[in-house]
Amino acid sequence: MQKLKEEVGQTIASLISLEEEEVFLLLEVPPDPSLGDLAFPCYTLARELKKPPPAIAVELGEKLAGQRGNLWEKAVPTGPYLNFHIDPQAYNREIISQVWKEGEDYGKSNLGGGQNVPIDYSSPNIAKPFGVGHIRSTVIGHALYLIFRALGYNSIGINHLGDWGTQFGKLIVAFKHWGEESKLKEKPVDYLYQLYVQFHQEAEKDPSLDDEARSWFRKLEAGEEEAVAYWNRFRELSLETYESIYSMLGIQFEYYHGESHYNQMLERVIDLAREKGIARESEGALIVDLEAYDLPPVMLRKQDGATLYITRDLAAAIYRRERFNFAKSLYVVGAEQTLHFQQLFKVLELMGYKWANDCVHVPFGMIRFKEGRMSTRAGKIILLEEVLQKSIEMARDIIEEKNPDLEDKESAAEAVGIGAIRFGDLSNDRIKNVEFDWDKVLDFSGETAAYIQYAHARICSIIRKAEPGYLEWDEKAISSLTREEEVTLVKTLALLPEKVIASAESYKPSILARYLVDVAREFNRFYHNCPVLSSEAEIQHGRLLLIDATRQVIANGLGLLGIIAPEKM
RNA sequence: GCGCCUGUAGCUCAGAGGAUAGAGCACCGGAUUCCUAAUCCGGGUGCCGCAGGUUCGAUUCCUGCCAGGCGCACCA
Repeated sequence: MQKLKEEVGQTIASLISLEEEEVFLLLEVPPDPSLGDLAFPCYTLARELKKPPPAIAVELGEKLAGQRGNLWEKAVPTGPYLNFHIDPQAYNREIISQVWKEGEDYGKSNLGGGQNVPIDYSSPNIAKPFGVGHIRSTVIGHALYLIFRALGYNSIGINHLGDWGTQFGKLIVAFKHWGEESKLKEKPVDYLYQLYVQFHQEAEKDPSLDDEARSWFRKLEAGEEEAVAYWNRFRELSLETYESIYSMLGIQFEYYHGESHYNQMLERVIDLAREKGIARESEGALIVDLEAYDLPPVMLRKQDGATLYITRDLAAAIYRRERFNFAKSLYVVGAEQTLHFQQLFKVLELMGYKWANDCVHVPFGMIRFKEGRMSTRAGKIILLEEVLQKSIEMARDIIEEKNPDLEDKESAAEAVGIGAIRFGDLSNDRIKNVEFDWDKVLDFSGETAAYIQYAHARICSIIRKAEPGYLEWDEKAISSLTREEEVTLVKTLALLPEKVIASAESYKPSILARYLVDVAREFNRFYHNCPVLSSEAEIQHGRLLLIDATRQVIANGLGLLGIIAPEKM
């Protein structure tokens, strides 16, 4: 599509007063394919030429009458537009050969030139269970990680564990009051979570528990042995549990740098804020006043001397810059923290860091129950593990029903079950809230991962049955692809590279996810109307090359979303 | 009270200023001597939350209002 645009842009620019660049930006895809494949709207020229747009379109059309380009065969004026129609033969050859040559690299590029892009994602809070709420950061962040990597950036996955803060004081208090060793050993995260919930229940009745918790956190910050020992133990036990979930999801991080990792740097941050004259004492606490920027003040240190979340985030931001010299620094964190990040970036700017502009909060909506929000404290939460298990189970049942002879049902069930959960979180605009509903989570029909995976599996099935050697390049075979379904499929395949770029630029994997549904849909239309194996040799060969390119696009695209494309299901 | 986000078909959502606003689900009907029917084909629905404004042109941008969600110094 890029090549076609460039070619058409050049052609038009040579006829009128606009620069190639300007024309390029005006070009658009007509709403109905029968109108053409690329349109040049003539509105902008109307004023300058003092002629109605349709007249301009006709004029341009006359100048191009009988002409053709490498990829287009005619230019037809329609109303205020000049519509270019591709030359299907040339276009098929161009696109299919590109996919065929680039293979796994189709869709990739080197826009990033190897620059570092640290991505802060997943970042669960230690000692709290991994709920479905956390899956959003994990899945969206990981997709962005893969997408940026594909564009030549050096993505750096950072799991900014919530392993510091007052909640540890609470846990220590709860464990000292009500904890049992044996239960902790058995199911550490579940049990710590129980204690956490219990703490909040008890603290309702007895507010002195909160003071006790704050005091323990202070001891922790002061490095007192007993507090540190508890902390360390809770942290290690929780990490083990998280890692099992990550391995289930196929996710790794370059660094597990939790909040505690920045403890040594906090004094430096505070000193710097003072030196810059932006921090001041207020009611015994140290704050940065942001009133001039219409933002609430930021607290760097509490009355009791303990630091806060944002102090550690400042340190982390500076650390990332100094260590990675990033082109961009991404934070895949819920939209409820938007204000926090506005404050964070503003303080960095006031500290004199120009790179504050390269820090990006990538927000997403929350997962809620119909009745209201999920709450870790109140124990109203659904565990990610449970969701994954149920989803895999559902996939297993469907496989048993649809394809009982499949050899490796388990790996297919995992690919489909986990893919469904991931895709569910990736396919809609991330900013929207999601209502948690088991029926929807476990529904594999319609625009879902299974739909795309099924198309992939069908292609693989056909290819397995084809004679060997039929995937050799053959221009004549490609020339036989003239049916509407074939041409439309090729046009869809051509879009992968720009969809990957659009996903990265907007930090929205949903663009890529939606596109893959389109690819699968176009393939299914083709599949039902164009037999492959039973066609005569040349057409068969051409169609095999076409579906293999389709297979490649689906595999590459799902790969960038962290979803497995099974060969059989 | 102030700020941010969201508002499109019965439901869930696509649509990043342009041609008659599109999918999935749900509902009804059809397709399997043929490469996996987890598929495909057909059937209809919209004051694009409301009111102004900018523009040749607004679902898209701006302002106000309404509704829902989320935030707003000693949590993260």
